[in-house]
Amino acid sequence: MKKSATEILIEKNISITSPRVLIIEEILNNKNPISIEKLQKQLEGRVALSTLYRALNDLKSVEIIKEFTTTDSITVFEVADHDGSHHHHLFCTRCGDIIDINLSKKFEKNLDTEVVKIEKAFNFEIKDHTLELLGLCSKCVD
Amino acid sequence: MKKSATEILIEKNISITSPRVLIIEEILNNKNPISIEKLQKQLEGRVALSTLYRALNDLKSVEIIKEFTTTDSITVFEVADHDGSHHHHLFCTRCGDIIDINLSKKFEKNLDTEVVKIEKAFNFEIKDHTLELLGLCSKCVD
DNA sequence: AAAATAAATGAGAATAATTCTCATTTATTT
DNA sequence: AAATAAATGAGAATTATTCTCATTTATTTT
Repeated sequence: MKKSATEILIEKNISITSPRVLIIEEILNNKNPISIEKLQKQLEGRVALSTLYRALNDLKSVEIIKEFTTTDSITVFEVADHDGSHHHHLFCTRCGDIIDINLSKKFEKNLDTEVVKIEKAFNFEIKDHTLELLGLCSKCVD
Repeated sequence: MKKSATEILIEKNISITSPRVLIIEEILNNKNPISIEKLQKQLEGRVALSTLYRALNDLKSVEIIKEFTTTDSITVFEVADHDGSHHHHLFCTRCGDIIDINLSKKFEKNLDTEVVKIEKAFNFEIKDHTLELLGLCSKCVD
């Protein structure tokens, strides 16, 4: 069911190199988005830092991965969803934890309707959206 | 109706200095979120760069302003909404334009309901949320 | 399968963004 | 108005990211 790093690279038609495979695998291994710092440590000795940055940009530009910035200004990456699906994020503003979440079908439908309104009102062509929920996780709440 | 920079500083109980006033005014002058680069140019000669960064952090920590990062990794600031109100953003992924938007009351209500579900499911205490819509503005669409 | 070509890597230098230091200035308190 | 506390400015220091280029690895051609 789940695609290997190599398969993903073939699909996007970019050449299969060891750093790219390692990086994709490392990101896939993490359930949740991973920071550059963590990636760097995990790949220490196997991928040069310059290559890490370059490869992340390459993978981003063919949309294999997505980059975003957390509320505390940390850059993180995740493997992009394929087929129409997508998900959102829940952030703990104290410990920095990030959790992937899915919204109900019904709510996503509501959201789509709202988006159409906005498109008309602002004469925009909306391609995507992200919803981020910010708060405290169970560990940090008390 | 709208508060002055000085009033805002008094309200948050931090001292009133010329750089802080200038920075808040500059951010208020922009309808939409403003980048550090733009702020820097606009305040050239009036506020030192080190002061700009420091003051932005100060203002952020008392929640006078909010910081976020655009899809193309540019850090921008806006004055925080007061009273319960809040708004969201529409991004043009080609020209980088950012527009403030408000969602319908009805939709925000739906969202709140959805948020409660997520809180329960993940045992999180959710304090805030942001919805970002990404697409092409009328100028960039063709 | 080997040779030729094209693309990607690694190491470190270069640049950009942000924070830090500390003497001086400005704001607040007494 | 004097004393104290806080913030500023200038530039140095640090951190994050990109760039350069000789070498290695992958892909294409024969």
